[in-house]
Amino acid sequence: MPLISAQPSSTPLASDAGNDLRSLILAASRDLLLAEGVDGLSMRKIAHKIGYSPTALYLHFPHKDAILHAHLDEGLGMLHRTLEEALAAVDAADTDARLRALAETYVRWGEANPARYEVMFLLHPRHMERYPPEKFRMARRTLDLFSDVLVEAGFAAEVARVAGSAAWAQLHGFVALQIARRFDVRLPADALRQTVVDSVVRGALAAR
Amino acid sequence: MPLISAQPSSTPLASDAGNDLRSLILAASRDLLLAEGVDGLSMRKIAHKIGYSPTALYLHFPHKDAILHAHLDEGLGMLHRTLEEALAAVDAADTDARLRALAETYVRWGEANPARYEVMFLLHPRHMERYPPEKFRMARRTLDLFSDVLVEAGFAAEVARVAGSAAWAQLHGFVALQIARRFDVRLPADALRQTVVDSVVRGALAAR
Amino acid sequence: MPLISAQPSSTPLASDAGNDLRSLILAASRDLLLAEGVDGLSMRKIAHKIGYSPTALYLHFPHKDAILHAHLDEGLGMLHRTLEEALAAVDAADTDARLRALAETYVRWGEANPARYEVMFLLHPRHMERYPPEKFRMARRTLDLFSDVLVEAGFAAEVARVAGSAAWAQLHGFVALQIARRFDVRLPADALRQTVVDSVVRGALAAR
Amino acid sequence: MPLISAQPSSTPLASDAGNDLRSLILAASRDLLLAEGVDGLSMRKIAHKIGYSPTALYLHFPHKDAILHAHLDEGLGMLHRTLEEALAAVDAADTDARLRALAETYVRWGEANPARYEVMFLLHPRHMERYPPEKFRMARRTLDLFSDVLVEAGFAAEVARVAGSAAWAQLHGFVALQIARRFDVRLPADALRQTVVDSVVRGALAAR
DNA sequence: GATGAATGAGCGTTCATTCAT
DNA sequence: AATGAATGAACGCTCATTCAT
Repeated sequence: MPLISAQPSSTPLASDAGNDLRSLILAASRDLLLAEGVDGLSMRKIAHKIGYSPTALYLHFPHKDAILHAHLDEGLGMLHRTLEEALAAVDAADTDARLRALAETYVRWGEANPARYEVMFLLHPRHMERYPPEKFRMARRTLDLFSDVLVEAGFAAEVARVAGSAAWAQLHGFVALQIARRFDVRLPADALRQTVVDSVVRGALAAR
Repeated sequence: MPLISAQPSSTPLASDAGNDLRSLILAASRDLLLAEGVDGLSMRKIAHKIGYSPTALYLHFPHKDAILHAHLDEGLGMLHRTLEEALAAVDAADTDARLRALAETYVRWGEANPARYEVMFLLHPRHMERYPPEKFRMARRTLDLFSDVLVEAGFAAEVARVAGSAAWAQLHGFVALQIARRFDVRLPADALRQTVVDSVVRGALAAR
Repeated sequence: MPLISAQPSSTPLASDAGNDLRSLILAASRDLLLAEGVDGLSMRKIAHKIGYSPTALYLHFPHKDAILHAHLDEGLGMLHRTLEEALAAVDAADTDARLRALAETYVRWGEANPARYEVMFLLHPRHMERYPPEKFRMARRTLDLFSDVLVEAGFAAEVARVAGSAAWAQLHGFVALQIARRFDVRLPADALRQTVVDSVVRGALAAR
Repeated sequence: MPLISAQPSSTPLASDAGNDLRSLILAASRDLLLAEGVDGLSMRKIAHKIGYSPTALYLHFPHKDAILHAHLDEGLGMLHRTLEEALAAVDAADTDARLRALAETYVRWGEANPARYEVMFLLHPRHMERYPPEKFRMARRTLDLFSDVLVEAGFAAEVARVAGSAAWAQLHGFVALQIARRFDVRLPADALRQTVVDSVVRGALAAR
């Protein structure tokens, strides 16, 4: 099981590299995002947190949403690479194992990167208006990994798309509630995750 | 002028029937919630919509979040009753059918009540800080319906709790993404829902 | 020669009557307008000047431009009434005298009400976007007084409109430069005004 | 790289010919001035337009107003020369023709150079605070052309100064309203201009 | 039961300008 | 000659909330 680190300041997307303030902004906004949610994020708070004036943020991002977009880009890139690495480590012929790797890795990445996950999948569309469409298309490709595995496994394309989306949705539910701390704290998180992943894998392959 | 300032939570569905101010507030805020989302809700807008001054709202709710909480209560009540009715209509011995009824009803209710669902399950924890703990506990009981059915079906209590929560989480994922319109519009919604429900039911019972 | 007071706080347009804060806002903004021009006017400055918080202004005006519009309304009303009164005091058959009264009164009013005049005739169109169109039409009627007098004097309508607008423009030039203090301070203001008025009257009637 | 950092005010018309930075700044700011008016002019916009950093502008101008002042100088120079050329083309003995040439040329120049005209004659005094007094005096000399013609025509100096300023003011009114597009669009612009010019010439000579 | 008057905090953003390099 | 980094001040405006009446 790969260990997904929550502090990728070492080699994130290279987007943080070489530029001090930019990294500071992203780190601070990530914290704020996590602590107060998207609505709680403000240019002023970020600036205050890093000890700069609010204007300084505009030297690196044209507007507030661009900061969210940067998290999105970063998150999508990370998630995509993480999922592909997970796939690469599994026998290409073992559909069950591949799907399981995908599911488990997805969920664990979400749990380990809650702020990024929130920006990626819980953001209100209003903030996405200025997001470049070509990046948007790329974003969807990550989710296609679920369908792809099913297609490789012999599913009809149409069926695979539905089943893949369904699998994603089910996993997302777990991550979203986990991030929002909506589960009873007494529930064993590992068992819960395992149950969800099992269910998703079994459900997806049942369509065969 | 009828005096129904404190609508009992037992009949929340009728809470809008009267034209007392409290009901007006709830009705107006529900509309706003639906139209503009949680972020688009403001005391001023509510007040303006019903032709009262913003101050008037504070006669019936101590603060803004309390209005959200009222919707939460109402939504929980509605959902609980809806789920129970669905269960009542199904052969008590047919676990698969019962679970399926629960799952399908839950999902459909969420899709049909997006504003309420958002308040109930997608609200940032910050808005929940002042929510009365005893209500919070009661809220969880609705979700226990999933575990309950599994217990009836012979699952060990501990297993049922985990499996029930897992089932809920997976269904939640679908509803959340549906409400946020995150699915590719070309996907057939019915097939997607069916796939998720099937998967969840199969997954839950597999633990048997 | 009528004496046009610069402090009409007694009976302006009734718009200042009965409402304390609203009047304060208008008075303060008039001062600021005069001292710093339209660009120098800000909600914060007005608020600070009258010792209120900036938010308080929004209790009486929906937005900043509405304050400018109020000055405009007030100014247009005042000017219109002032001009009509001046006309009423002159022999209806004496075209020269009527035109002269109009011209002289216009110029003197502008000199006596520089802040209002600036808002009325020197405002950038950008601030007028939200101005009610019906008021806009009414505004033009004031300037039609010049043409009207010429029509009464027997000019063809078409000629009168051009000559009337020309007369207004010439007078406006004097007022605008006077307000902006563009004239050499050593020039005798009275003689200058007299010369302009004479020229305008003579010019307008020459078209006969 | 040519070193022409300080363009002499004697040849402002050619100030844009070189491609040194100063000229670039003036050219860009002129465009912006024309497109967005004085308020729409900002150091950042100028810098962005010419592909330099905002700081670079301060190597050639001590502050923003100095850029406006440069346009003012340039405009004054242009106008002065244009008027003198117009005078030179007219019989030196024909006062009426000389005055008419002056008036018509002035008005047409203003209409043809709205951005410059705005900077020269419609700028709020605030922007003029740092304008060198000696230039200010020189500026007035252009307007003295009106008086000069009248003096040549035999007017007493004192009378000529008043009549000259009055003539200028009236012409200015037409230009100002024309630039601000304050005239009813249905009015024939040519007839209007002609009427104003006739009136001004007749008015000025009447003082004889 | 309801309001009018008012506020303090905060928002995203733009601006002219400075200063070390 | 030119820049990159940064700032303080200001902007219009919205918000939840309070308080005296």
